[in-house]
Amino acid sequence: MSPKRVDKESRKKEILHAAMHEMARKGVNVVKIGQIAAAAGIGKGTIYEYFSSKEEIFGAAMAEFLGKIEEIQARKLFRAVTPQEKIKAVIDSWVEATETMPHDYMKLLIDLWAEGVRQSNPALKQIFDMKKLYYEYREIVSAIIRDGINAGVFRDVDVEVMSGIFLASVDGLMIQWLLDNVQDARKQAGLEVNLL
Amino acid sequence: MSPKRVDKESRKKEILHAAMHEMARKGVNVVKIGQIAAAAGIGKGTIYEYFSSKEEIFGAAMAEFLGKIEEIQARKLFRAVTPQEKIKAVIDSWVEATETMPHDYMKLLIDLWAEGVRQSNPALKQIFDMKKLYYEYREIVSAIIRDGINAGVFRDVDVEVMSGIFLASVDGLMIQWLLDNVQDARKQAGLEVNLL
Amino acid sequence: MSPKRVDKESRKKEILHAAMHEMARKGVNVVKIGQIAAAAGIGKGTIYEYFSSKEEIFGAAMAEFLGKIEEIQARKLFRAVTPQEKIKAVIDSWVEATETMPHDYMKLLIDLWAEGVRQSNPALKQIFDMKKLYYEYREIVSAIIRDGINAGVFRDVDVEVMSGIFLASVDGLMIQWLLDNVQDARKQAGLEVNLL
Amino acid sequence: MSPKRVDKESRKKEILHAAMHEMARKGVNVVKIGQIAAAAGIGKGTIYEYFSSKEEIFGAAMAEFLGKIEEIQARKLFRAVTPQEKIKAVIDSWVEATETMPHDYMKLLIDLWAEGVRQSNPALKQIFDMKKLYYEYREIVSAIIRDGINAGVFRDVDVEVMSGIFLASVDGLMIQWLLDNVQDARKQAGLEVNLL
DNA sequence: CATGAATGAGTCTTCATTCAT
DNA sequence: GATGAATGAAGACTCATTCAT
Repeated sequence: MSPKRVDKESRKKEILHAAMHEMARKGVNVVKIGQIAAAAGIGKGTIYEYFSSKEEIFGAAMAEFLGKIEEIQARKLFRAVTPQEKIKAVIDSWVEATETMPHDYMKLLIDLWAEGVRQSNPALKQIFDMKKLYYEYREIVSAIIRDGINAGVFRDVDVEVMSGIFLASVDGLMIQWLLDNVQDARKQAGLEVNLL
Repeated sequence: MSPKRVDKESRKKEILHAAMHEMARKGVNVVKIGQIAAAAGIGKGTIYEYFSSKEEIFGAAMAEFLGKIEEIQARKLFRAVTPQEKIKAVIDSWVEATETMPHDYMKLLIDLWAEGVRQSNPALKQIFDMKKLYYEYREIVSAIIRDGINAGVFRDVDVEVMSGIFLASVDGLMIQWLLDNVQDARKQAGLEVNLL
Repeated sequence: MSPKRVDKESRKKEILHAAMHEMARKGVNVVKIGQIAAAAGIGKGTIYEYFSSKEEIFGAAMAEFLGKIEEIQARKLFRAVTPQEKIKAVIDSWVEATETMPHDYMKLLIDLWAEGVRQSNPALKQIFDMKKLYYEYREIVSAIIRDGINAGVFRDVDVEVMSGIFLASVDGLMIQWLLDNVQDARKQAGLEVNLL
Repeated sequence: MSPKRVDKESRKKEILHAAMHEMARKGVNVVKIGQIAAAAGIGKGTIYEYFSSKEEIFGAAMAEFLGKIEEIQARKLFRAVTPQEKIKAVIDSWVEATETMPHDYMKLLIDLWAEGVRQSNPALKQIFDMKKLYYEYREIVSAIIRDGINAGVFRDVDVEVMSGIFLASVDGLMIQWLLDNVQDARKQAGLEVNLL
């Protein structure tokens, strides 16, 4: 009656995490299905019981990664009240991401950018549009900054441009952190708030 | 005096530029040797008269790209005198890079970061070390900021951290620009200086 | 008396018929075990409780198919007395086969011929030898024709050759009928008798 | 200046013939690309310099086979004048095909029928439609028979049905010949004409 | 020098078969 | 008995690299 062993859904997650780990380490375009299978401790063919193609795994991995980031983001922002707290929340989300997520996962950011810039994977375009994602992200930050300026707690700068720069510095620090993770993320985060 | 038509060296440069163009457009691990040859208007086999492997082309392309950036950088910095002018020069170098270099070339930044983060190419490690490169870059900027603070023209911030953030914002803006090149680079550059 | 629900033997037949249906539709070397299982309404693994391999299923399916044809043949011939009736019986057997057997089943003829011509399946060679089968079949028809000629009801032709041609026309009409089943089998069957 | 060795077109033909040979021997659905390459005396990858997929090879092989048959047919029919000669020409075409074509090639008939009956290969449907092919073929024979009847040299039979039977016997004899090539094709051919 | 035809190692993917439940 | 999750051998196809011309 119960010829199964593991729950299909949890096994799929296991594979996905193994995939994310390997993709992050080697790069999305470099990782081999066999490596993902090995990392997941299963046979090569088993992968295809859960995903129909390498491309699908990539899409799922990226979606999962983005989801995790957004989840942290949402949680942090939920608790924030003042503009300063909200800006701090945005930064802290990334600090938490680097600190709580398996370290390698953050390297997926690089592939996310690569995908966004080249859009080589038509299937991924369906799932998420980096350009749009960044646009929305800037909108969120712009709103916070605008509130801050109106409340007189932030300097009176060009909101649109400033939100871009603010997010840019976050991304850029991620690059530096990925290249050399000795950077003191918390310290920089603290200073970043002062930009405003 | 002129042995054939083009000399070895200039032909090599032609191939290199074709390679940079194709690598930038498709991505380093996606581009095929045949595509580079086609873009260079030569036969596939001819590539191997000038480069010994795909890996070597990548290394050469990255070196050439970095060289171009550094060349612009050096030229701009050479003319700058005051700390403000120097900081402006750093930013302007990137603005000029995006404006004068064949647009696609800038996408190589993504592969440069990917290579730095994953160091999958052992040969590239010999040629340049992204971690070290960023370290040196931060040193340069740190020195400028330090001068500016001592001269009383910049705010008194943690120099090490600030230089990181400054460079981060430059990189991050490049990402946004690559994703959606409607960003007004000059305008943002102007604001960025005010961070200090 | 009834151990479970269906006894082993009838379940095996069910699987066999599902296999014949799928093999006929898709072709013996194209059909997948999973498709047979699905068509039989059972699990993939269950197939192996009744057959030891795909090859064995093929053999059993072919044997079953041939058996059905021969059964019709035998029944028809049993009732026939005169040479004309007997020749008619041979033809009518095929007409009945096309009309009473699940239509797709007749497509197995193609695979039967393919198997006979190529003998790619060593196991099938044991079960039946197409070459020998046709030889025996021609013998039967030859005997009928010979009787007919002796009885003065058939034209005086080369018996061996004529039986080959007679059976050939039956097979050939099956091909046409399989390609485009609008052929009026009964009508042609009537004419065919006149060949003799 | 001339970096090639063999003429592209003739090499393609070589591969095609090797493919036809192997496909005929093992069956279209069974033959492996590696076997075709081995039979052609070239590397596996080379196949793909001339054909873009296995499917394409199949299509080309079938087209080539059909072309050869039709060529013989056309040549024979061209010389025939009277209805008797024409009918003889149709039969002789097949006799010549079995005698002059590499023996195995004729086995492709089986796959042609299989393809026609199942139409599993959508690409092949574009190239040739067996149903239509047979329809046209019957039309040709019907016209000959009709002429023969009008000329009083053939028996007055149902033309449509008779042409079907006539072609059927040709196909059927091919099957017998493929199963056991000791059949005396010429002898049977002679008798077949007498059917009319 | 330049070439592109030839190649096979390496990849993704399929699927018959096994076996733990 | 029945099942379907797991598997790896096998196959189509790609592509960096070689080399005869």
